[in-house]
Amino acid sequence: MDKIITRFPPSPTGSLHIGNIRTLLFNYLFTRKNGGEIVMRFEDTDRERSSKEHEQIALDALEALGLDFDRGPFRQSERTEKYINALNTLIENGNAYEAEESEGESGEKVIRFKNPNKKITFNDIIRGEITIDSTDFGDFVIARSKTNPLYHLTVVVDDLEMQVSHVIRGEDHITSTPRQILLIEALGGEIPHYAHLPLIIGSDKKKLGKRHGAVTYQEFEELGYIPAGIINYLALLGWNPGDDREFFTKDELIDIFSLERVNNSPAMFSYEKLDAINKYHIQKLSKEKYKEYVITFLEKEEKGKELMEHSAFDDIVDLIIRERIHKFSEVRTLLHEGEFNWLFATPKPEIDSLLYKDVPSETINKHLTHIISLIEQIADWTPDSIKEVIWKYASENNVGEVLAPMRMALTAQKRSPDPFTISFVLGKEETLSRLNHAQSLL
RNA sequence: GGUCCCAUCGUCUAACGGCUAGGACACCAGGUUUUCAUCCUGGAAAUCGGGGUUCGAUUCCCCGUGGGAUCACCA
Repeated sequence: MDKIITRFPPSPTGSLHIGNIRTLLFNYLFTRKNGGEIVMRFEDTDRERSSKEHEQIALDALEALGLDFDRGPFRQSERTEKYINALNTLIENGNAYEAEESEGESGEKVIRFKNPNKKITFNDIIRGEITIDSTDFGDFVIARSKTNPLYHLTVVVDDLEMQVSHVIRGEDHITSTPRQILLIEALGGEIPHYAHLPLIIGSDKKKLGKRHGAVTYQEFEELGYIPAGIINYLALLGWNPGDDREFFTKDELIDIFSLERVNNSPAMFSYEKLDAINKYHIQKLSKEKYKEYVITFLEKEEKGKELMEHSAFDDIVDLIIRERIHKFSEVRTLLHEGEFNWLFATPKPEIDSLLYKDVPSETINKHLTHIISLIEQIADWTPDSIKEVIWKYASENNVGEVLAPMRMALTAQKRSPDPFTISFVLGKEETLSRLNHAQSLL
């Protein structure tokens, strides 16, 4: 057992959960770091709840996240013969027997494993030695009938046949590990290495689930978190590099990951921290890629389309959106909260709002007049040159007294981006028109 | 309840048995170019309790307490 082989074994009974993804990620990092092989397999022995749709959703998520595997995907529902063979072997050797009548399959009998009732000890890579007395769970059921195997049997048969060397999974599997070890022993197989990861919990300290908000990959995707951000954040839940670094790409993680640095207490999921890490990664996106993401979140609504079609859209993205959001769904929030209202409609500022503190309106009027003449002279229409010219004038007088009325004249909004960016986006003509209008009110 | 796992700021976490227990997120205050945002600086904030072992415990051991997982013909 020198080659490292791990497995991705989701059961396609729902969308890929963030906890599953973290487990998959740790399997992935460990395997890629050590030059091993990853086997993908769907554990769909529960035919009632499994579906092909869920399989595809899981595969799509893995692909989006860049978590590739080397073999598979296999489907347990297509491997029944192997399980039946194992079942027969167990029965022949006296390790299993037919017991009471099956609930699910009338006329059939369930198969129980003959428990030797002994203490099982295994060495967990993360937690050390764990001992559990198998007497606790008696002769457990391993198949609904001679032809319908259950989870513990299928896992063991597959792991053995696929030569899985490391079973890396959630802490919730610790207590079922002894059953699987018993089955492996009865089948004459080699016991793999085990590593049980700490659980991801919600704010109520319970295993993360639907009641905690977004938990599936698709939900995170819809919120505008990107793969690089999700992977970076998830890697930090239960693992750390041993120093103060916090931002990593997937490749960097592969380089420094080790199961030895996985810790053993549960980690609470924090959307705030995810936001911070995601922000870092979306900032690193190229202009083009960033714009693509913004567009996918904008194009679903009327106002969003209008924004997209604006001639200065590229600059709006770079200058206004980029520094303000943590995840792309927030562009819609900006839109709904009126961040761009000044762009869609000519503002109608109240006279009072144009005034600044108790500065007399004559002074404000003088400033606006001067700003107008300065702007008329600007040949090179860029945010920087607008800023340079206006800022010079403002700082020679009173910064607030010049800039605040200018911003109100252009937007009539209490909150907005700075007046230089706004002027630039609006264009020289529109800027002058709005300034003239405001000036005429005073 | 039985069994098993776990225990450092609110949260994620660091600290060969040895500096004033470090960093990040969030929070608060101040500053930068008016508002929002960004950015910068600073601040508050933790070793669950009790016993041991030791010259010295966050760290090792025991007990307690607390939290969690699991006890299916689900996976």
